[in-house]
Amino acid sequence: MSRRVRVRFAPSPTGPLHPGGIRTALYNYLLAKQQGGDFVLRIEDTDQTRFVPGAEEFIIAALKWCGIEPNEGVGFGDGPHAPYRQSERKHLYREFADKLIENGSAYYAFDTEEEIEQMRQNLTAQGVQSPSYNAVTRQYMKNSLTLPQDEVQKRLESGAAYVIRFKMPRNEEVKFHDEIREWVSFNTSQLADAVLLKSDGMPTYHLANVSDDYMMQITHVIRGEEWLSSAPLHILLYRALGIEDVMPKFAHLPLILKPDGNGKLSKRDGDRLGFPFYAINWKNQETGDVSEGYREKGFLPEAFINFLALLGWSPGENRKKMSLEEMIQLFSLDRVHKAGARYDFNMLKSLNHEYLMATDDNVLAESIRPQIEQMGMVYNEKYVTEFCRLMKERAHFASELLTLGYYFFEEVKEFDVETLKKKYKKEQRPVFDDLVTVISNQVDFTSIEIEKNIKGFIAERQLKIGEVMPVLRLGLAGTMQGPAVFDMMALLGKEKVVSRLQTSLSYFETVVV
RNA sequence: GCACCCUUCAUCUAGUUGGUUAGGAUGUUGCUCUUUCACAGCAAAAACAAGGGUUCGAAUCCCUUAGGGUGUACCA
Repeated sequence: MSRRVRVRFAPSPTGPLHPGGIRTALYNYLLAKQQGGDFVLRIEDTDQTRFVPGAEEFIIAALKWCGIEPNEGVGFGDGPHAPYRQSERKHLYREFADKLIENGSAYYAFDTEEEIEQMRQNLTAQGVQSPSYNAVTRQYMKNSLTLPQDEVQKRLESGAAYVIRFKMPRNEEVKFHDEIREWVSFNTSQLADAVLLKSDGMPTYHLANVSDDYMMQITHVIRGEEWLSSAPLHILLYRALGIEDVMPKFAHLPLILKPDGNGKLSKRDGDRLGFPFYAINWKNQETGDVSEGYREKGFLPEAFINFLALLGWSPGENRKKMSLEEMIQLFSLDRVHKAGARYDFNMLKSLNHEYLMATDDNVLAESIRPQIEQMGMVYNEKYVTEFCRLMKERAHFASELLTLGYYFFEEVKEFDVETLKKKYKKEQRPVFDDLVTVISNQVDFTSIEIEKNIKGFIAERQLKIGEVMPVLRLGLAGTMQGPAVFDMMALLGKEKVVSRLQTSLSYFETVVV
């Protein structure tokens, strides 16, 4: 029996997609593509109280930017198993719940929240470590297992509130195979009688998940490690439903941890350590707050995805920089790490830098166009393309291009006075005035010609390169960092170079003795 | 607390049948190149959590301890 590989990414729209979610989606995608299968996007919105406006749209947009496109599901054209939003599939789950009731694997429970809380408190008082609704405690609660049949019937008919719970076996070993962790086993004595169908008629994650994976013919469930503990319940559900033969394979991914300290990565870490957390801008519709995304910061999706892929997976052979296509070829679940991985922003920056270097200058130029126009500058394609060529090897991400090389677009805002004092003396002013004149007389204003011209001047006046170039650089850029001075001049153009040097030289008078 | 999962340089990791000077990358440092920064190239420091076994031989197999993570909801 070999079924067509079908995987799914099933986020709940309770907030914007975080890096861990994207990585989960990516691994699902990689496996599906490699096996020539399907990748489904299913929205798990069974908890209506946690709905966050814009979250679903965000998930779809983020996946699109990353290039991880499901071929079936919400936002991607639906498909043979529509709808893909669980809230719209509500009626389908009832059947599964009923079947479990019928064969004795589940039961109705009528307890109120207060009664359950009371039970927990009593048990805690008796010294029970983890009080829960389980094989033992259910005997003392109000449910179809303890109440007389006609009483149960009466309650159901009267429309009284109830939930359907799974009848967890008292003491049974549940052993299952995980594609990443090998064999894992739990004893059901540790497990609770989980609610399957809530009192509002909606299924919980557990029921919806198992039912949908079955109906959608999912073959591999690749999800975060936080689900490992509920995996035995899911296994038992497949068994109770009599569909164990088509149960998907499970793979529980390691978590993504904080760059420092303990615990899993959260948005706060990004805020605290100064890196974006979301793939693209996220606007909280309630507060109006916007968190800057990797896209807006000038990261390339290829680098972001490459980085995420390597957080927990390695293709071996010392491979690092890989295209999506290459990752599809190389991916395998058994090369996924078991342990959690710390989020390493440096690594991302470094990778992005590599991708930046490999990006065509005109493509790069186009990508920073919005920021240039935002600065109130007229976008000149040739100029910006050349600017990118000169700056990209010094930047980690696209938005850094502008912050590092702003002086190509506006006047110098800040001078490195410390260095200036070391490199320039007032009495050199006439020499530099002459040099500006020489520059202004130059005809062919290319980098090579400028170099010839200036070096000629230096030789003629018997100067040293080191006493001229740094001053020119400071005059032009205000900083000692940046592209070769001749390249800078060629790009800025003669007019700008001359006028800027004149203003800078005058300014130097005021800070240098 | 209990259950489950995990543990190789600071970080991401290679090491999948026991024999390697434990490899690569990021970051750090140094050198070369250079008018600066960077790029590039070269080099260096840097790890098998601890303790016991098994074995001629253990990062690799077993046990214990420690540490970390997750779960323990009518949330996913």
